[in-house]
Amino acid sequence: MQPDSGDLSITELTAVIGAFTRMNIRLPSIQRHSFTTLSVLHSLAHDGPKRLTELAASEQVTQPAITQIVTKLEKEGLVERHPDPSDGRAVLVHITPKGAEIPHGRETERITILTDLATLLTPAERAAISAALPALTRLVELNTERTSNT
Amino acid sequence: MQPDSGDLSITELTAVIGAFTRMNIRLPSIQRHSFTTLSVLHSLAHDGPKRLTELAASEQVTQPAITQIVTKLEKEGLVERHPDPSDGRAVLVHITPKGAEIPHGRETERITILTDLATLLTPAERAAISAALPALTRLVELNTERTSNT
DNA sequence: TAATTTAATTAAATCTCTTATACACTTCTG
DNA sequence: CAGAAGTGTATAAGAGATTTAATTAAATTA
Repeated sequence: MQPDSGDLSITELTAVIGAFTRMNIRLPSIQRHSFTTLSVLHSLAHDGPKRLTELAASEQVTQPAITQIVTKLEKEGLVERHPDPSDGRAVLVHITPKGAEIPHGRETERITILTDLATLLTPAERAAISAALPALTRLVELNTERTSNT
Repeated sequence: MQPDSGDLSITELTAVIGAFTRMNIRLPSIQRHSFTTLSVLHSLAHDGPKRLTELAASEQVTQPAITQIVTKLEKEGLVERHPDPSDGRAVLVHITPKGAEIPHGRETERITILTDLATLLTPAERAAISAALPALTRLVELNTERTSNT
């Protein structure tokens, strides 16, 4: 009943990750954009310009959905379409400074909340989390590889 | 530029939690239900029966949205409406065994993925995550209190 | 008891995303 | 190098989820 890998309780880790998801997902910031739209802005800010098909793949929605999202974001001045010099059919979506403010602002918001919560932990608890961060980061990276290699 | 609480890098922790959210959010399981619907089932399975207004508050959607979700879930036999003995206006939403299978199945799916990923970590990395789990769990609990006390 | 508040529902409108289709450009093949 | 096939994007129509506004019923309060 306890699928464990060595001494690590995967069940417990799954529960924590699930709780983090529910904790993060409904942080609105006066939610003017859908989850997918916010994720597109995050991807562009994090990874740089991308084609529409790349965005569709990484966000796991259909290509027409990305076209619509980008059209809407373009009207709001948050992204720009540029021709891809290496392919006349393709479009490269660039985030604008105004667009980059949105994921940045959301991150700031989350940092504020977590900073407050962290003060309620004991020094030992903070140290334990700190010591686990590199491993957690690698877990996330491994998952990214898993997803893209499918 | 690095908001730290003691020796814990909140910036890094925020990034990890954000990555976990994006990693978790698109796990479909042949997505027959919306994110909110799945979250309602999770809440009912985890916390027990709830009123519609409670669900609306915890899921951060409007009351009519919950009414529709519960109506749909009721038709599928995943939840049941029962009168609240203490208030004739209210309805208590109970999850059925069939309904409880859904969040349970999703958890199993996530456990499988994480189990695979964990085998790719070094024993030291697994030990570090293991040592941090109680602290991470408490962080989640502190956040739950924060949310409900607003 | 009348007025007000609270819980849930219903209806209409909106937003987001999907499928199906079309079009333009690129690459492959003979 | 011409025609066929493939790839990248856009448009249109429609389904699903969620919102606002309005309605009903029960509880609380004055």
